[in-house]
Amino acid sequence: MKGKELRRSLAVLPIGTVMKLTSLTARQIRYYESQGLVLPQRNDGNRRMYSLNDIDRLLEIKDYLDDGVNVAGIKAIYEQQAAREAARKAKQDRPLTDADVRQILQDELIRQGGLGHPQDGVDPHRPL
DNA sequence: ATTCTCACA
DNA sequence: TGTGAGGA
Repeated sequence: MKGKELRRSLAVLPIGTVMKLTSLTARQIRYYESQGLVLPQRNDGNRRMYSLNDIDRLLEIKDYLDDGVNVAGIKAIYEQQAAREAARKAKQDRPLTDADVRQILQDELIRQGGLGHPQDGVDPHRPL
């Protein structure tokens, strides 16, 4: 079941297509990249090429923004996610630790409920 | 026609 | 974030 992830990871979409698929302006898309929220590939002509995963990431970013989470907060969330993923592998593969579950629950709470304001970042240790 | 980078009346 | 310049 690996060909699917591979296809979703193939960067074949130019920014123009991404704009239509996400309803975001090229300005916004490039800005989010400058903030490390998405990392599209570049083709020979230095043109950005996006994968389906990038599209999902962009749509997710838009949702977070609508929920009041600022770019810094979203960046923090993805950094935690990467950190937890890394820790998961390094720790061998047990499904999820208690800390992982708490973290996931917290992220869900932040994503749905309207925590986080356009001025402060997201405090990963804010008590539930 | 498209996208890129850079800069700001 | 928008927008226009100047180049590829």
